Amino acid sequence: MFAVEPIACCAPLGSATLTDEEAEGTAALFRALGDPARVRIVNVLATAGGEVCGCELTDLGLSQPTVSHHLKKLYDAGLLEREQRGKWAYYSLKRDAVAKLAAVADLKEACC
Amino acid sequence: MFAVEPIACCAPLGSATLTDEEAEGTAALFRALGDPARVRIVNVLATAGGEVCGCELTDLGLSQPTVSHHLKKLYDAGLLEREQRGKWAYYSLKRDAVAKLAAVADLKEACC
DNA sequence: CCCTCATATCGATGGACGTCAATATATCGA
DNA sequence: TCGATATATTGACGTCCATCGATATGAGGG
Repeated sequence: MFAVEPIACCAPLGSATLTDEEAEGTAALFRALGDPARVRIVNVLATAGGEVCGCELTDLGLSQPTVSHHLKKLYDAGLLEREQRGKWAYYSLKRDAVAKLAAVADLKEACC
Repeated sequence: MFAVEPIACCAPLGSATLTDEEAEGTAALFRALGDPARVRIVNVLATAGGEVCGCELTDLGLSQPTVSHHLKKLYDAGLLEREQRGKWAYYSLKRDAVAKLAAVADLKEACC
């Protein structure tokens, strides 16, 4: 077994392409979908195709405060739109935001 | 530890109703990139284009145990490949895994 | 006005996680 | 064999977070 000599071990990489703010922003975007409850909520909104009343989202086995908590997280992350009509709140996916997420995950420079 | 193969059982956000395992697997994938340090590591690996010695990754302002911790997280999520040569560990991105992550976030196209 | 219902907020709690110092393991070179 | 280096692991600590019950806010209907 021959060993490949690592001649370029500690050569400096190119200049860092991400600032602290960019890294934190990207991480925050992924973190918004880093919980199974929020994945389910986004999945429901994606399959519904349009607006979904928040009152339907308690069917996921979570209490109403918990659902409200997750909806706020997703909304603050910019992934959801919210419209209050009467005493009901209607949520829908911001498709462009999800598309940006996919673009970031694709490691393309096309985002932003 | 489960979710050893979260890539293989990708559950796109736009697919039909998710099972608990699918939601957790998808969330685990996103959670792997839900930390700015790991975003930076993936960014370095992406811009490097190939293998990167782990000894270079301590330049991100983190201690060596912390870098090792994050590398393990990314590796367990299936996003990295690791090869030990001598006393150095060389990491590289699993491009197909990252591509599938992007596909999960893509609402327009089916993933599997 | 009350009552009901949808939603948000507060407070508490338990667990997960990021971080580092110290230590252990392993490899290479002298 | 000994010392230096790269990496992983352990243990501890502080913070963030998911979850819930209780409560507050707000809109309709009677």
